[in-house]
Amino acid sequence: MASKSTIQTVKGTREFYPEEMALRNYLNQKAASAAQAFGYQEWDAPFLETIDLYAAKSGEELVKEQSFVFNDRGGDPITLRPELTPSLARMIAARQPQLAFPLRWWSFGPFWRYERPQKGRSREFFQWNIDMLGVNSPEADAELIAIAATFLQSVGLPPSMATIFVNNRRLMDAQFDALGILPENRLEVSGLVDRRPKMAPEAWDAYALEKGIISQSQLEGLKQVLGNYDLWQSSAELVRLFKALEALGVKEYVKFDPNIMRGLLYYTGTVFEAFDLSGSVRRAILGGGRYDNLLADVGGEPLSGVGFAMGDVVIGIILQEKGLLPAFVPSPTAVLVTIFDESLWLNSFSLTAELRAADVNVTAYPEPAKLAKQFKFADRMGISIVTVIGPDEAAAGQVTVKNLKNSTQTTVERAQVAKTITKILESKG
RNA sequence: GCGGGUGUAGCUCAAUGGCAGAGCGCUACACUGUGGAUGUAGUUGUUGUGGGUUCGAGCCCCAUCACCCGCCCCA
Repeated sequence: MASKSTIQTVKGTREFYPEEMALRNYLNQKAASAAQAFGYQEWDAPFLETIDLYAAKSGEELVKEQSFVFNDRGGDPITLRPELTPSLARMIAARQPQLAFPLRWWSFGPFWRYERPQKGRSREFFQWNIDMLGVNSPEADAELIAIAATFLQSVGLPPSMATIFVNNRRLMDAQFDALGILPENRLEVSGLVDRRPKMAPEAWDAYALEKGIISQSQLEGLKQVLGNYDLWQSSAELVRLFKALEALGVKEYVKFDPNIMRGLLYYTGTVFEAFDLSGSVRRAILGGGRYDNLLADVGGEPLSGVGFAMGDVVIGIILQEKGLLPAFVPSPTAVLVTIFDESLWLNSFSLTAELRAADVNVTAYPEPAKLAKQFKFADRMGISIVTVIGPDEAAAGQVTVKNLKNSTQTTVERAQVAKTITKILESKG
């Protein structure tokens, strides 16, 4: 029982007990595998940055409302990074001439945002970022979408459970123009579209007209556009994108959806978001798109890119709800060496050294105890092989090896223990 | 920042304003050289915190903190 003065965790942070840590590492590893399958390099940036870095490019809300900012001991303001893209821009600009483009980079690390914690959102989270820079084509966009699909597949989410919805900013801008919506109102109209799924149809109509940026007839036209799932056929970019997705073998995962807008300002072409189709979490699993002028504010040459980000929270909830979490095995070793009693303690310890020298990872029970207790510990830790050196084995220079999986045991010469164990481990397939 | 909900044993949850409980877990034993099954016994609390009402508060009132759900924003 913890004392009454237990110090609480910081709001919106999570503690990672071994079980949660295993999930975090699992997501990290699956992200790494998907990225590496496409030839992306791993990189990272500082977790601490100056607020100035974000002031230029990130949205006002992100900087002013949602960043953790504090003064260091010298009085300078420091920000816990709320996103990675500005750091990416700076690092690329600094070495633009000597980097080998196209650049394919990925990263998995912690980020902080000061917002209200709720389902799918915490203040401290881990995010997978992956970008291709220096290429501006629908085929490049398709590659990033294919990476996202590869990841979804690898964690057990088939197209029947998760879909990547795609749209194109330029296509929508053209549609807005055709409806006579003023360019300066595009952003607000996009906001309307973003909000539509969360409101009742009539309420949304009223809300849209209330804003005064759209007429009744424009609203009708907009609804036509948003309901037209064949609209992509009139976009040369999207036609090429879908052909490329087919060639990359991930077509099943992707659907055109004119309702996908994405709030971030810097997207200029293809945009996409992946959702769990059961809808228990109404947030995107991942989201991204194409952006231009990444380096405009940090003094680099013009550079176009495409990328996406995935937080660990939403995907973690979805995998857990669907029973897709990998089985948690508490112990990293498959072997427990028991300590029979005080007199045989070091005898067992020397066995652990012999096994490790033979490349078998082993856990030793740390002190003598009843064998029942030690076996129970092995069971709880998911350890499948237990060795015993009691007085009989010690006298005969032997070791008993028990396989808890099938409850069989054999007693072998000490020199044969490693081989016996290796054989059991291999036979598990 | 705004709105709603919930806080009781390690966990999941009960308890008309009247003795704070169950299941799971944990420990021991049955089985003094063997886990996962079973049985028996044992173990667990400042009912989030601080005030108030009352003869009496887990329950009612106020405040506060934490968490959850939604809005905003977004991974």
